[in-house]
Amino acid sequence: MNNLFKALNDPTRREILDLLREGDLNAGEIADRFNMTKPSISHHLDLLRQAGLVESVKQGQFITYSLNTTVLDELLAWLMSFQTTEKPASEKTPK
Amino acid sequence: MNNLFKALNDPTRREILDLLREGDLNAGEIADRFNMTKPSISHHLDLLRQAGLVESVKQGQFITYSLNTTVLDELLAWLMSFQTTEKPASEKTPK
DNA sequence: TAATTATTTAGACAAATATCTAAATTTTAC
DNA sequence: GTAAAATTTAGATATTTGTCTAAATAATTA
Repeated sequence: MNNLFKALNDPTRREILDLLREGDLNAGEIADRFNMTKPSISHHLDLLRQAGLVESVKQGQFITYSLNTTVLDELLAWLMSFQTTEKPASEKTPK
Repeated sequence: MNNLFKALNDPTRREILDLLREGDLNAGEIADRFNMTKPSISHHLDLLRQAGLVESVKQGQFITYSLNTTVLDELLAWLMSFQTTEKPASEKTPK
């Protein structure tokens, strides 16, 4: 879970995830969308990969990145548990 | 959204949130649960407050912290949009 | 096989972060 | 009103992080 939160805690990386929703892209195509050098984007992709949020497949000279949302299920479950474990208003300490 | 991800990107802070699910606690009670100094916990509580995840009410000498999960709705919506915007397998690029 | 292209790795550096100790603030109790 | 208790603020420091440039690796093309 730590790697996941770490990966999500950066606007560039979240934008990359949003980009990949529309379809797979290779590293160069991703870098082209950002005002940032390729090594920097490469590093962000690495962190996303470590978190399991993206997968990479080498196709010849290119490396294609694709989204993997199954990791988000764990986070989703954690978040939803907050909705359900909260005590109902009637049980809350009255003012 | 940035503050929210930042706040969640720390195991101590996530543990504090989990603690508060069982009921409100004051700063000292929270600090007692961790192997960390009070100023450090105070700082974590500050970041959680900045993200809107907790609220604090001063009661005499004590400051009571309570969970506010409404901020998580935004994150929940973002996460769920990943489940729905993913293309169905049939539309994915065939091998 | 030499040059070009796509991507990553390595190393440097500034900025952000987590933690600590010491001091300040505020409230309560004698 | 002084002392004690709860909490925060201030300031220091080590670690982590995001970014860059330069170099390395691997695949393609001429």
